[in-house]
Amino acid sequence: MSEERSLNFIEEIVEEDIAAGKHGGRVLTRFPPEPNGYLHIGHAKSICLNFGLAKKYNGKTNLRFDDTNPTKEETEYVDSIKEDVKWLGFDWAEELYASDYFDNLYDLAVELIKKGLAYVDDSTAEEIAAQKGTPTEPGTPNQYRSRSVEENLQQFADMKDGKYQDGDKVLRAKIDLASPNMLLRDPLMYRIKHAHHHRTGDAWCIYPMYDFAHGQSDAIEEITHSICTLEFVSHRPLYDLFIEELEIFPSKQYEFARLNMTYTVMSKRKLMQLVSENHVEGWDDPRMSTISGLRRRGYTAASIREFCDRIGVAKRENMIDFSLLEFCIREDLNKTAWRRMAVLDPIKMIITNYPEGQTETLHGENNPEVEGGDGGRDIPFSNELWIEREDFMEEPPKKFFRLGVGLMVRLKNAYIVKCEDFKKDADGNVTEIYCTYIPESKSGHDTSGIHVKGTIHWVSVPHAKTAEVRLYDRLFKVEDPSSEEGDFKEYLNPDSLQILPNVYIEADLANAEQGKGYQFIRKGYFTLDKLSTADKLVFNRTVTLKDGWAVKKG
RNA sequence: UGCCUGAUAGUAUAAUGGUAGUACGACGGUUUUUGGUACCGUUUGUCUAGGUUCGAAUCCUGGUCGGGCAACCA
Repeated sequence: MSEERSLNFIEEIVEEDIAAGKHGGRVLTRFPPEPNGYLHIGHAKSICLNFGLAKKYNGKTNLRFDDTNPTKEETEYVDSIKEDVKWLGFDWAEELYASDYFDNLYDLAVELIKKGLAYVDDSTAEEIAAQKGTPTEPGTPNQYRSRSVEENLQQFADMKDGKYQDGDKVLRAKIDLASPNMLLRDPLMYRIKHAHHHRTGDAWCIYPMYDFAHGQSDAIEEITHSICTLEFVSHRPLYDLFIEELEIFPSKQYEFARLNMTYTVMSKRKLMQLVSENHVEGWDDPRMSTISGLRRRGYTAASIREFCDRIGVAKRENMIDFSLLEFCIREDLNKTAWRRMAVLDPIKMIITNYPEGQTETLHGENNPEVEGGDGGRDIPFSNELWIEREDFMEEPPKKFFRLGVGLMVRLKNAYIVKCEDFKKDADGNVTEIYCTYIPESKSGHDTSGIHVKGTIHWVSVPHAKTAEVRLYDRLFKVEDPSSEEGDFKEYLNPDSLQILPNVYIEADLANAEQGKGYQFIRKGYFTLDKLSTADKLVFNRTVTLKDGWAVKKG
């Protein structure tokens, strides 16, 4: 079954390591989010990469929360992250927290002080920044850099014991103030923060920085391949240096290009702003690029995994077309979504030769892509139908395969009708369309011999139910809001949400289930919103169908 | 004006010194009781200038362009 697929550069590294017998061929990756926001589609790429790699090479993946900054992290985020990873279809080997290692990390810092490789600095943040120099000028040492090991040990212990206020002192690695890599100019290892931590409470008032937590956590867990995004490339020398000096497990860091996607933003900071400033309903607003937003919008886990598979993994900066994500969800839903009929913008059609008051029950299959139609449902029919306003034109152009006086179409799963006349109101708006039907053209039993080009959807007026339907468009007006002048929020699309309060839906849709995708024939894929109730159905449009006619019209 | 990193159709991604391929997009066609799906076809590319080599997207040198780095963020 496995047609050969070329490996991405990380898979190549892993295969080389396995072939060389490194770590006995063991593969252990980790997904290390900071619990300071909800996961987005960019995280999905990382999740699929880390978990996918482990799965492919008989390894495991840890879920590790990088919770070293208590002022930004909350349990709400921990919970949402776990839910999203699970929903995407992945199981972690262990649920771990950097905060589990605070004691361990403290000991490692002490070890570094003892080796003369770390010192307590009393300078202010501004002084430290100034003393670091610039990319073209080396930094300058201060008097604290030459503190004795004993003094450093005592000071660090006092820091831990809460004898100082926030900002009074920091622990710094003593590396090279003239390094061309700014990160190596005596980076901070610990800072004082008298803040409540979501897991350790008030047990600590000093917290390790990323650079003195991440690699060490990897080593503690004996992670074999620590995969992160490109912005950490310049951190790698530090990552390796600490591991080497501490003589702990030699985890290795590899970097890939993060995902960027057109017409959206992909940073927790920006997504957070959209939420807190109420530009969207919340982290799971269906227009958001968050996993929870996509889920609420109707995207399936399988479609997101497929997307992550298709975009590939490389080191080059990229900008993926949103249309690729749309392709992936259409491909999935086409094969699974049940077909139903709904009229979003209604106009009434009256069939003049069908007895008033008569109804009959027609049948429609659930999904023509599935052998046998995947079952079906009953569809009530009568002489009054709702049809889509755009399916009728007073003066139809050539190749308009829908209705206009004298034109014929098939009503999906029902009869062929011929448009005879229509009525307009005082403002010139078409209000009713009059048709005659061909009794011999009943779907499945057509002996009329008539062939029509167009088929339209419809809902019987007396049997119709109603629902609110929410149509979504791209959140931003421009491809890359982050690269535009000024605030990215200036480029929000004001028409990204359109609410249709009263859409006519076929009766069977009252049985729609949460989490299931439905195709409203010719209109797109829809799913029940989380706010939907039996009394008030609310559908979200996941994505439109491809519309070749719209393209032709121009 | 420092260091790191990258550059292949519109967008992504392969080709690991030996025929530049695949997917999405776009365009055209066939089928169709969804102007959907499916199927078929067309289209467009190795940043640049040198060098090594029988042969370079691949190796070397210079340039150009993009991204990252000077948070008590991760």
